[in-house]
Amino acid sequence: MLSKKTKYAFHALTYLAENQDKGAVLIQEIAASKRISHKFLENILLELKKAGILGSKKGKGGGYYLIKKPEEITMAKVIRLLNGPIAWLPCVSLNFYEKCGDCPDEATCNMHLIMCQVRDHTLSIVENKTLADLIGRK
Amino acid sequence: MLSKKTKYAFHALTYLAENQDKGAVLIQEIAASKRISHKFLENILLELKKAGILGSKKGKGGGYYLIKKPEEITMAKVIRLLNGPIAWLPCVSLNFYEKCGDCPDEATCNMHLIMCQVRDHTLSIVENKTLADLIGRK
DNA sequence: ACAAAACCTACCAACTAAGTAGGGTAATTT
DNA sequence: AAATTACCCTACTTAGTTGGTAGGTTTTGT
Repeated sequence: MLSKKTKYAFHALTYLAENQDKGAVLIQEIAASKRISHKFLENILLELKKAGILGSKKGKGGGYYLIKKPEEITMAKVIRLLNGPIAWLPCVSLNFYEKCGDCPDEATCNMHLIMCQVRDHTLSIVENKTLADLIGRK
Repeated sequence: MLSKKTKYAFHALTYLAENQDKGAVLIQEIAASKRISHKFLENILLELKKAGILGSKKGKGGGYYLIKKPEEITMAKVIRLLNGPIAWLPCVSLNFYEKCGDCPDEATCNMHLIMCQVRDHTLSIVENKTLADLIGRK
């Protein structure tokens, strides 16, 4: 299941996408609009900034804003950043790969093969859906 | 990600499927073979029993055994039982549904629609893959 | 009766989630 | 210079989950 952090990130991103014309938007404005704890949202926005999705500006008139087009921000990227691996097993993860101690050989492990299928099916969606699809005007 | 509990369940089930001719198998035998803590495995097998997947017999010569054919035990069933919801959001879950407070209308929520797609793609695999596929002789 | 085995209850340590609270620093505008 | 705002940090809470461990009870075959 997606964590609240991840959900909040999507909420914040959609808000920013829908208000791109405004320029920088205050943390407080997003928090109030989406009813998210200000301090918690602060961390989330910071993570999104460090990941190169958001930009920020300090001082009066400051705030956060998208530095990418909504069509360029995939759901996969946001989920990996805030939620962690998309795959169901570490030995099947593309971005968080870890050798699995359970089977001696990944190439012949049925579980591994099936989990790869699940991963690929999931990725085929979330790698191709973007913020633009979430705000519904692509 | 799948929990260890879930992985252990699959390990135990494949062991039981591969040794169906033996009749009842001791917890200890499975635990030793798959290198799982005896007591932890005990809980898992009990859950599988309560779910109607395994049967058990007490006393000497007792142990656990499959009461369904491997082809009848879907991965989805095992995952839901030990791991929880397969869907990424409660409002998209078939077996653990909960109304989501985030959007006013599920029918028009883009997030909801996309997460439904992810769920359906995932289910199309794990509802159709069974224990028989895991032991690799279907 | 005895031993073997599942069954059941309880507990525990470590970790994570989802915050809350508070403060201080740095950059920017007015 | 003052106000505003993001940035960064520590610490705490509350609740739940994970991955166990310990020990006693019940059933059953011999």
